[in-house]
Amino acid sequence: MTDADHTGTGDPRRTIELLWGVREKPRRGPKPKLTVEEIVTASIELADTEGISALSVRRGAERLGVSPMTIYTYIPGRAELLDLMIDRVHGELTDPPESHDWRVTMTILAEDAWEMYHRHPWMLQLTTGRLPLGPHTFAKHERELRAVDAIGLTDLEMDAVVAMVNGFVQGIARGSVESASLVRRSGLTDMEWWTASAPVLAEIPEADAGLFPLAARIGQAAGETHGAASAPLHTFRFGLARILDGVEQLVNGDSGSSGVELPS
Amino acid sequence: MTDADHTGTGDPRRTIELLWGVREKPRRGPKPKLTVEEIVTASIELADTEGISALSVRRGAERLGVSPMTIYTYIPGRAELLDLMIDRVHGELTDPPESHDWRVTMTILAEDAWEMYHRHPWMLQLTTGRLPLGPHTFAKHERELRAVDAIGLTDLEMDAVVAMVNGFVQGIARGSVESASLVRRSGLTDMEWWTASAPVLAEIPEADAGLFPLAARIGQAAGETHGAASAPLHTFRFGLARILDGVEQLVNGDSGSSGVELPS
DNA sequence: ACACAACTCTGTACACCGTAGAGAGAACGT
DNA sequence: ACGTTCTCTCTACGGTGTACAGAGTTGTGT
Repeated sequence: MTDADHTGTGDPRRTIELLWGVREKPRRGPKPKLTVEEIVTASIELADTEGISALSVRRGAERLGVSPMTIYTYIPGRAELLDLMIDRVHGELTDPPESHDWRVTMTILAEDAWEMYHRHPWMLQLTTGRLPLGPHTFAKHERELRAVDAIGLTDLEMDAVVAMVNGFVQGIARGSVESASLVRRSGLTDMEWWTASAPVLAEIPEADAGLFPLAARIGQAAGETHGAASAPLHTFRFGLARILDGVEQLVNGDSGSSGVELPS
Repeated sequence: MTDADHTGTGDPRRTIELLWGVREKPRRGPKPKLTVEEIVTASIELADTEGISALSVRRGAERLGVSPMTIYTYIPGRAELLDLMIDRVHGELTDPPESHDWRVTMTILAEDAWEMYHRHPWMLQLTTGRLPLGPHTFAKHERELRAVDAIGLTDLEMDAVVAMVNGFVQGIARGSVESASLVRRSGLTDMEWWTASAPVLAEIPEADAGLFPLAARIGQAAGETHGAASAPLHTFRFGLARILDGVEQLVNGDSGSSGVELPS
């Protein structure tokens, strides 16, 4: 039981009730010490500061001052807890200001998501696959569709554009977040790690730099400009602009040689 | 110790020597039962069939018919093993046929990577952050840069285009792979899962479908067309074509309103 | 021929994980 | 007052990566 098994496991009814905050009024027993909200809050804090792998039921319970098994009084299991965390964090995202320019709206949404993933890196490990059917997750999707509504795309194109931008943001954010986390964990910046590794590589006769001339040239250029082996924020903004350029072509109906067909 | 802590841990010299297959000729002791290659092969098979979380040192050793600690004779630890697995799999990728059209080359490379991620889903959990400094990983990077060499981009633009496409492919592939894996694990297709969940949602008064009109409409349209809640392959090909359109504009120097500036 | 160094392999141990199951204690309806 | 229902806790199981100590095997130097 590691990460990655969250939504799609467990009783859907119970999960959905938890996501939408439906209480079925228990009256009899002793007063609960905790609420589901407190558990979710504590779990998010733990995941933010120490990573998703440090978020164990035991650690969460310890932080809340109860024994591990107490958590299971409130939540069926770890999978449901992760769903609740995801939906809670999606609630941090808000509607962008009105704009007549869909590119501006899309850019703001993408930048908001980018920042959200950096506040909560563990989201990138959980938001693949089926998303929880919670209110804030629905709202996020609706908001994204609204940004490309009535700009001249078909329903299917709207769907594809939103999915494509989300996939892109997640793909690049993952690299960014992982790189930052490695710096924290290893105490070495990308640059320091590279300058520590390069001499070792140079000792290996098979690893002749002449074999990879472009990688050497471009790596050098990128390193000098960005002061790092990779510049995720730059890649993110550059790539997003390219993607929106491509979407704009589609909207304008002059999408170029988009029909590259493969032999397969 | 879960996943995600691979490269950047451990002694770089030993790791690099393993990656490049440098043997320093030990002669004295008993003949080794195993080779590093065998361990990597068995580990990849295990990760392919049962997922990266099932790939434990114990399971790998069991499959090879040795005791768990024997593995540590060949490899310093799990982190190094993961690096070796990554580089090995990168070696499955080959040079595309020569083409005068960089779009064709880029598309082939992206499709190859797409398929590779589907053969080895665990790669998506490991290839964020620092990549191993192995021969096949270098070759992959060089190949990608060659695809956009001398088409009219600056060094920095080449770097950004390659990073952007890689991030995009990984982002979409992750959703695709995770969705397929959920179908296998839960025994429910996305469609079945949704039709099981929808009635439960309908019972929650707060979850009024009228609150999310676009999501409802587009979800319906996508479902009818693709027969599924999401169509990752379609998103991948559609998105890649948009991205390449955007890059082509950049090459042609008529990149549109790429300069969206944010208040931040 | 023989001792020894170098090497492979293994058993045990530790501190973690998610959670099943049983049961103790508290608060309410009757 | 009593029984029901609920919260909370304890113990236990099978899993993880790997540190450490030691047993067994082989090639080398004398």
